[in-house]
Amino acid sequence: MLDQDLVSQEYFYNFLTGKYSIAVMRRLQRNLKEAGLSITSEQWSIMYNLWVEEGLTQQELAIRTFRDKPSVTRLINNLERLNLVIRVNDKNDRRSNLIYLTKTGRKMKDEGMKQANNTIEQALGGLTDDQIALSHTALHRVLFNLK
Amino acid sequence: MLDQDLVSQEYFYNFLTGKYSIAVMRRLQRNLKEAGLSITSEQWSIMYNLWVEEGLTQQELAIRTFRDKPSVTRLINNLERLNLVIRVNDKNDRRSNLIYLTKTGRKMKDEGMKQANNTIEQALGGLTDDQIALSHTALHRVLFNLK
DNA sequence: TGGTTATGGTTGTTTACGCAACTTATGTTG
DNA sequence: CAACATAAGTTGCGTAAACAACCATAACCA
Repeated sequence: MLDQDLVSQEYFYNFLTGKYSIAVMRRLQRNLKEAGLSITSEQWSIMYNLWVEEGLTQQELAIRTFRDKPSVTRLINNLERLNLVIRVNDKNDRRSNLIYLTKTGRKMKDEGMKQANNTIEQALGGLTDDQIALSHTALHRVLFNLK
Repeated sequence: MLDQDLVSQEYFYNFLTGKYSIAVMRRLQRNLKEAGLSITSEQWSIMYNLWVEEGLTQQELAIRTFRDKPSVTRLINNLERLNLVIRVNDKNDRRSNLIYLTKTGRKMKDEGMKQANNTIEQALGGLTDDQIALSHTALHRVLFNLK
């Protein structure tokens, strides 16, 4: 590969090193903080899945957030310490923990989703619906390719 | 917002939580490891910028990798410990460190870029050039919006 | 039924991140 | 020139990541 290509393909390498994602997650973090929600963007990703459906196992949360099991264990530890979720041992399969929101965790949904939507609007501003839809398709394919 | 929207907008929330980027960076990490290069994907992003241009300041590397200054400080610490880069104090501005590759660091370029290109091919497989170009435009806009 | 395998979760280690506070060097300006 | 502001880099602290090794429970199956 020629050195020239290093420059023209910069986009790909930005993608490789998570530049876009760092930008988005940092903004989400900032928006959450400014709204008075003291959770990280990683914690948000767990909360989001629980706002959609409670009682998921840690394994299921790991799959849905694309994180590994130890990461989820520790995220749940921290969320439990913040009194936002609780682990409930599954009676039917005692290996599993079912994760439920606390009252505080449920109350956070409205503002949490609002800030997420704000972040998305800020990120996608100026793009047409078509552009967004096509990017969706492309990124979906990337996930399919790599999982 | 209705609960229904939570599901149909899943794509956006995946984007927010870095799902795509986690997948890509994890694959890059794996490819580097399998090729016998024991550097992380974050370290790769520093090395990449130095392969393009040596003698950058840490500040400049922070901007190009979209990381903050402390992150760069520590990445350079680790790369220096691995004997891949060296700090050279700038004679003209004694606040700055100019970062140069060592001989070992330079020798790593070919294999490092090869694995990066492998990862990109694996990630983008099955997408047309048009789709890739449009996603490029969209992600570029995202970065512009958020920086 | 008893041994093997698979699954859900935790812990340890190293690396990396974000933010805030700090040091040192450079610039600015009254 | 002194006082103040800005810039580059470092350090401290809390959080999160990957990977490997581990424990407990469940599933398989011979």
